[in-house]
Amino acid sequence: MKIATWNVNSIKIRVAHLVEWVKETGMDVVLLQELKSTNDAFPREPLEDLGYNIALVGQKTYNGVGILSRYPIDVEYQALPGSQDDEQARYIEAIINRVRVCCLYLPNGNPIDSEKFTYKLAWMDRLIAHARTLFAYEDAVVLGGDFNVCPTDEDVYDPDGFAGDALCHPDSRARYRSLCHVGYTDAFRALYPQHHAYSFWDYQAGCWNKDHGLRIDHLLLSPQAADRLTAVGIDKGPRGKERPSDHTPVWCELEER
DNA sequence: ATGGTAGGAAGCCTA
Repeated sequence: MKIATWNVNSIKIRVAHLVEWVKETGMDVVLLQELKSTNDAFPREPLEDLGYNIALVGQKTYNGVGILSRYPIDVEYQALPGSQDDEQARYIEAIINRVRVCCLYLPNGNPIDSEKFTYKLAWMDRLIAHARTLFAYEDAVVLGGDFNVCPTDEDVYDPDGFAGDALCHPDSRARYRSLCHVGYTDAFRALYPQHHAYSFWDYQAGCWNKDHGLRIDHLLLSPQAADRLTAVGIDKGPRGKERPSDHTPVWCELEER
């Protein structure tokens, strides 16, 4: 079972890239972030024609998450539990082929002296709490998405320059570690412990050409999922295309059980 | 070199 996460930065602009990529890779499940689309405006047909089921939590202009799956999708949550009044479309969770798949778009949090950063940290606290609840079920769980956190200095091209950024801030990293310490495994790091690799390159200042990137898109696995991990990758192909997203897909493969 | 680019919406905000 091949599962990917990809922040597409507008599904309307990127649908052709997405169609091409899933054809090329035969991905079974794709977690999507930054759709920037309402559910009604989502271009379903080209993906349904390829045999994908689609579950969406869309929103106009900003955010928006969704799941594509060759298997049936049983939606469990359409918002991250723990807040009554979170208006931002950043979370969808479903059971797919007996795996609990959680698609998240964690708040960016910049600038750090604003309410955006406190919102990010509070959102991470809710995520940790929910991840603990899920952990206790002892199911295969995949927490995947745009975490907007570089876990360590190995995951950013300029650690000193980003030291005060919300993506590398000690408070963001501490919460990311707490999430892992619940018992989740970073799929990429599990198989590539020493590897510099990025999943995001800013559009500005020629970052892509200079390989000035950050690794902020992650797949975190519960023990029951991690035990089935056979392969993981960051596919830089889509980032090099014409009019790309600023993120590229991260994927993993779980052995069928 | 304190900018730069991209997307969506409306004449700025988010990333």
